[in-house]
Amino acid sequence: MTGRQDRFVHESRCMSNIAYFPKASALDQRPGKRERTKVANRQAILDAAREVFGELGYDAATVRDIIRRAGLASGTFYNYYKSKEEVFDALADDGARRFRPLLRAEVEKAVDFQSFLRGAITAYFVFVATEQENWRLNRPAGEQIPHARATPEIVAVFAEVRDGFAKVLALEHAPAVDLDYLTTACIAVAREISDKMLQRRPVDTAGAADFAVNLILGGLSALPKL
Amino acid sequence: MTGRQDRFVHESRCMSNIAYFPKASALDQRPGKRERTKVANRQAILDAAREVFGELGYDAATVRDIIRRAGLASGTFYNYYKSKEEVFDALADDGARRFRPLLRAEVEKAVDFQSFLRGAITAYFVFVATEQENWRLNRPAGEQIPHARATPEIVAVFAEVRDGFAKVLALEHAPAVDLDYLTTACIAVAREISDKMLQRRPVDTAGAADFAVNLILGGLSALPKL
DNA sequence: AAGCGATCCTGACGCCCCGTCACGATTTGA
DNA sequence: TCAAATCGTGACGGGGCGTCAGGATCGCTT
Repeated sequence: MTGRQDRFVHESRCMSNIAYFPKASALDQRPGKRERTKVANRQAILDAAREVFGELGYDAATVRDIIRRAGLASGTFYNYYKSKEEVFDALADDGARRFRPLLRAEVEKAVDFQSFLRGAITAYFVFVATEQENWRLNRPAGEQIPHARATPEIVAVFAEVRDGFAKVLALEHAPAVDLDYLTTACIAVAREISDKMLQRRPVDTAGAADFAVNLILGGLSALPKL
Repeated sequence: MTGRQDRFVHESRCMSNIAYFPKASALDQRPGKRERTKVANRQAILDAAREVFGELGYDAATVRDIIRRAGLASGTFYNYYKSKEEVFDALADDGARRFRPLLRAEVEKAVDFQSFLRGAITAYFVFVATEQENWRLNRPAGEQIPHARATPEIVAVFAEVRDGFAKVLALEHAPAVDLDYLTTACIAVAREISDKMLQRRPVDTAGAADFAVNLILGGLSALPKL
């Protein structure tokens, strides 16, 4: 069989726009079918990729595993992404996009370094723990998940953290420090500690956050005592 | 052409064992030719892999690129390693193996947390900078180099760091802290800061080490002022 | 409504890389 | 010197990759 069979997935978008276009039927299709299938397909591929990466592991997964799971033909994949790597990046980008508002909120309400750091780290740890739960990533023991590349949203998160630091340090009239190193170090600590945190049972976001925050704030001597 | 052509590489091992076996000729071949070609081939593949990874980048490199560069037939590769990934691991393992004595020296001469941390971090940063220089890894801008897996030597390094911390903390009668988190965080900081350090010109190992050490020792307030 | 151009989904195809294996050259030990 | 063990060799089958011509569907114009 060939040609288009309308096997695109779901139609999950909000119904709220019915209100804005009262003349349209209940199955209103505002942006035109073409546009909608495009969005749906792109999303279907992303969802399929999440599942496949979770089940097979990143390395073992093939483009065809993903596209088959999405219920599309192999050629269609390349209308949306150039490679498995690009899908992975899109997934990471998506995560960063969803995390960014939380981070931005922390930046905005930040009044000093300590509160900002604690807020941001806690937000991140909770976010990561939730993500992990939602689509349970059962990495097959020792599975190599590539380091997230510098996608636009990830770069934006990095910049947001940096800006947050700049803001609170200015508020406190703190002496200038190497902001780049500081941002790098804090993100490194957050990433690795959150990784370890997820491997422990039960997952203790508060404890991990305490550790990370205190280390960065006061160094070794400020660490939580056991 | 088929069969063995004795195209194995060099013959670099030390001449010192001539002394131990006076009856042998100058071109003494102690452990038997078979054993020697085996060692030479394994090393040739490793060296070729370093070059190829450096030139093509890890992702683009193929097993055949490596084995061709080593001057061997494709099938021979699989007598030594199972895959490109395994070669990479061997390379990482080799790095860890060469770094470990330096680290152990720091552990042994350590008398307090501060001196140990400073010694270990400095040793690591210098080591990394030297490696980078020697076989210049010109990662093609944004090239993804996979995170090193937990090879035996890498695990050993991790353990060594942990032991070092345990030792100096005990010497100082310091209150117990979460050693696992502490080790993880310190290694994370060292890794990421050293990465950033290598991207800056000129490469300033001392400055980077100062930053990392002070952050971990005293937190934000102890950071070097600019 | 009917036709037409644009869009894009489809699956087959050729390419390249992978890992294996039968073969034979070489080494080892007897 | 010879037989057995070792292991380098390159051809081969398998499979994933990315492309592309063909055709179905959409959206717009008349």
